[in-house]
Amino acid sequence: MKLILDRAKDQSKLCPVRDVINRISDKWSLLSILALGTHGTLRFNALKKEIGDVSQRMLTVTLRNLEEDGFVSRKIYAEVPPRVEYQLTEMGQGLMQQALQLADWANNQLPEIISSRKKFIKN
Amino acid sequence: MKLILDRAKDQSKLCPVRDVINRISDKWSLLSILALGTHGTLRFNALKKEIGDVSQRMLTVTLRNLEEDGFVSRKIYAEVPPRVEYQLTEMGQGLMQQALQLADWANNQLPEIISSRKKFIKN
DNA sequence: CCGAATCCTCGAAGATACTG
DNA sequence: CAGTATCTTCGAGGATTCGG
Repeated sequence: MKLILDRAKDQSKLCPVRDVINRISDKWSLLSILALGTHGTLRFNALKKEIGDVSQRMLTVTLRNLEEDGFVSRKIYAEVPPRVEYQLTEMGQGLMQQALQLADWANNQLPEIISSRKKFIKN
Repeated sequence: MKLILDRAKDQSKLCPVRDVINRISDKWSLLSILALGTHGTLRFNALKKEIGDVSQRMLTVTLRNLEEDGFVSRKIYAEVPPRVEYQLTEMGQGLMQQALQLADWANNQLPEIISSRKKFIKN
């Protein structure tokens, strides 16, 4: 645990926790992971449609990041028009499980969080 | 799980998962939580020193957010000079446990993530 | 000692247009 | 269909100053 604190403090060093948190905390990664986890395999535009309001550029960026870290696999079929299929890797499914655990906890705490916010008076 | 996806998609609605992720994914919240979890109780400047390179403003902002959601408690002593002590609430300790679980998983995946990054060739 | 107020920087995210 | 290339926007985070 001290390890985590130290790693996170010196941001020049490698910090797997921070890496993983960064990966799921950007705007579209978690949604992409959940969509792929639900559907198994999705083509680019199907995934885009599933998420809804993501721009083409941001979905591409998001998927490249997830692919680079090994959470998502990308298969290109040499066809015309091109077909590219995305799916979660085994590690990607593990990441989704972690996120779901966190989600479960968060949902359980929701009433207390709401309550705390109401009590809190700004200024 | 569908719930999570739907909640996250419509960003106008309440999404506890996103809330919690946002809370731990900003630059200083997790470090603050870990520092408080380690030391139990810390005064403002002690916490600042513990974290290291956080600005006064950002530590204040971070702590207010954590306090608002009920993860951190803040006790003000009517002294001169003023003394303010921070510590994790019970829910805050729960949040730290969640983060530590995620950290544990992340550390286990580290070799595979590193490996995947090396294989990935940009352009 | 513990902040609040103000101003500024910089990178994530979006809009738009183009391409193999 | 599945991207890339540019340009722009917007807000988190930082520097600095002032106050109880």
